[in-house]
Amino acid sequence: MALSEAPALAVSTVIFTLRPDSAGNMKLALALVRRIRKPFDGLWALPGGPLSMNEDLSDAAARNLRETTGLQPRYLEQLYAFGSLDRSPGSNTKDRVVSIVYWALVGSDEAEAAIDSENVSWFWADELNKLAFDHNLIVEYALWRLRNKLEYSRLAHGFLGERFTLAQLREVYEAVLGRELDPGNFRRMVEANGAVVATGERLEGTRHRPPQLYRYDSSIDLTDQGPLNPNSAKQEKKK
Amino acid sequence: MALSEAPALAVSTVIFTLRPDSAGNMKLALALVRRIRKPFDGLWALPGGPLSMNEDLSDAAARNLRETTGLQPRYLEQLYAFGSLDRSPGSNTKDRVVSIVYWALVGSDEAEAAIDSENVSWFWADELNKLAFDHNLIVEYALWRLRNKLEYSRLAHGFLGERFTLAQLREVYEAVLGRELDPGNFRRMVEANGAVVATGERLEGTRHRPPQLYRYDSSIDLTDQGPLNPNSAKQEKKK
DNA sequence: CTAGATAAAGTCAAAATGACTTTTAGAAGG
DNA sequence: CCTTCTAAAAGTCATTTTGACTTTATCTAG
Repeated sequence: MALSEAPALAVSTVIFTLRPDSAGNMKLALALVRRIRKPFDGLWALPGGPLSMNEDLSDAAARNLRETTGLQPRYLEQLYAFGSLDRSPGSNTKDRVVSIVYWALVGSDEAEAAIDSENVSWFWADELNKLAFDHNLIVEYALWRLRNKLEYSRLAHGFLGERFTLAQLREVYEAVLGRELDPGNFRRMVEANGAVVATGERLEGTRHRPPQLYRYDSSIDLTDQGPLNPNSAKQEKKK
Repeated sequence: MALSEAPALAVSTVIFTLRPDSAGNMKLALALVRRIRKPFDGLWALPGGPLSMNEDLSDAAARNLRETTGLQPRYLEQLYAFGSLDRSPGSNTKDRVVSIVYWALVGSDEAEAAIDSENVSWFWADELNKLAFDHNLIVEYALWRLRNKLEYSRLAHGFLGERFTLAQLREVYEAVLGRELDPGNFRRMVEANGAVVATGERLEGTRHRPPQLYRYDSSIDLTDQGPLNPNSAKQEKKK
């Protein structure tokens, strides 16, 4: 059938986390690797590589993630397949690569421990320079999806630990959306949504009234991908 | 580099249209082709084929559409890349195919004229039997996306002609969503949205008060794909 | 001129949203 | 033990949005 006369297939991953900036505020960051080869040598790029013959697409993305940061994804979703003819300008048509891109969330607590070397580093999502290939566009789209999905799913969990306060949850929303939210209205929204439940425990040791600790209701999906959900057996509409 | 030791790449397309059923009500339909080869021989499947070396992904999808129905898409969007190892059960790993699937809308006026032969036919979207490969899942996901997108974009335009009445527009929504909508509230919603403008003309020849003809405001995007929009130069938030 | 039909406009209560205010429960320090 | 600081948690209120429904307008057909 198709011999070598077919575009190559690669899988790349946009890896998001939240990290505190110098002022201590959580900001959205993503992991990039420095290219050490011909096209765009020296520029930063999304982690990725060719798809193995017997490897699922999402497994390949998780492998990207593990090999780049040493971490497991808290959330992993396919973003888009990029396959324009001019993705690698100046290159021969024979070198054409179609990239299936995933995006992932890793916990902000774990992210610090992850490798941060000469050639692998975290970058603030809103302060990126020119990246290799069409990776600026890819990141832009991943950011757009992240911000959109956050609003109608329990995606924020991907950045948090098992238990968290509403203030921490709100901080995630504020960092991703890039704007402040009213604490009272945020509480009302979260409680009405029902995806989060109080544990009865409190976070002690603050210099103010100790906040309630919450956790996500595990019976509710992390995000709604419709029929593609891993546990798509029972499909539930939100009342 | 990667020799023949790589999964093959194919592009398939879920082609939607609206057609009147025997009672004259518009219902959602999709185009399928009958397989005439070994895996799943005789079953119906989504139109598709291998990706050419110098063909854009969306061009390949549009070619699927043209070769299958003879039509141009009114709307075309990438759906998902399907690449599980078990997509073609019983087959050798060497035969692995990763399918990048698009979904398209074609006008209901044109759809009737399109070919409808022994091996190419329209099927009601809600009455499908077992399809080849994982195509049932793909169609389910495409339906889910269509229904979701309809609610916050001017997608319905893909089924309609240049000018249309609000009743026709509402009929599209009702057919896709599968439920009736209140005419008054629908009018209010559409007018508030602002994507549709009155032409000043009326549709005459009805046996009742002649309805206003509307058209889509062409300065507003057909749908919001964020940074991936074809005309992503100017990004506008809805007020 | 009347009947039939749908367009188009209007009404109204309930629910959701955004901007605020008030009260509560701890820590820290005199 | 009393005051202060701080954020949690609860409450208020006007505006906007939504869903269900009613009324009026305007055409064709007979």
